[in-house]
Amino acid sequence: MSTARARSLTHEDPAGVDLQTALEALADPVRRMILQDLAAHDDWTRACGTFDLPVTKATRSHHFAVLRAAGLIEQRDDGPRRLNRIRRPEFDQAFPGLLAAVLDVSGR
Amino acid sequence: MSTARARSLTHEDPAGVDLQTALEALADPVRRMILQDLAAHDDWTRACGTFDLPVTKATRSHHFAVLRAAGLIEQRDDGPRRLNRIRRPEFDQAFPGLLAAVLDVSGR
DNA sequence: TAGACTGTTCGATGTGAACCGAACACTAGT
DNA sequence: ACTAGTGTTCGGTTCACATCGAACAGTCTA
Repeated sequence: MSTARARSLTHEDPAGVDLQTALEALADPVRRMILQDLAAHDDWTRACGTFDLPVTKATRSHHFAVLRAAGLIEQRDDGPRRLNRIRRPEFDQAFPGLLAAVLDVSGR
Repeated sequence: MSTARARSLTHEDPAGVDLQTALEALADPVRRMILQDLAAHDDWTRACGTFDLPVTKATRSHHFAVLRAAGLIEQRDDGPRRLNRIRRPEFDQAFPGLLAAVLDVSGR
């Protein structure tokens, strides 16, 4: 049985995401910070609030929603927190090489 | 000796372009159409006016300037025309895999 | 059940980018 | 010189998105 909170958590399958959506999601520095952070840690170890970001929590929440809609992250509720993981294998299958190209070159 | 026209044609070295600029340039469908077209033809065979794009020539000119500033294309004057080439090797060196990832997946 | 904590939603604002028509600039042929 | 063709620049409009504060919704603990 899923709670009301979990029900509002809709995920987009990376296979159904178009390139435009993917690139728009990646073309924001805050969202790339989130992805960098996720790529550097184990899955399900980072809650939304634990990221060091130069925006308020409202904006933060918005960015996580965009990443979810682009098939770039998956989220799971754990008590009051929302844990994250980067969907590397799924996204790589939909857009081979894209994530690696973007993540490897940053910080530049 | 360069003409006044050629003097206004400034090119950005891909090595000096930051990821943000590169991704913003790639995150536009019209600009990706241009790049697709360039990737499918030999260098210096396509003038700006020969692309099939859903925008006026003013907007078209703007997009070519953005691509130039992102180090994605090089332009050369040939009489009244301005010929183009995609800077694949240079851009690949600055952002390995990025161009391939973006171009290979389109049309989608 | 009261309070602390985490995250989302709402309404509003500011900024930047895409876009267009018109005017301008350069080139080449007549 | 005139004209046609190609491309840039300018001024202005429109629109999407990042951003914020405030209010709201769950969850957990005391």
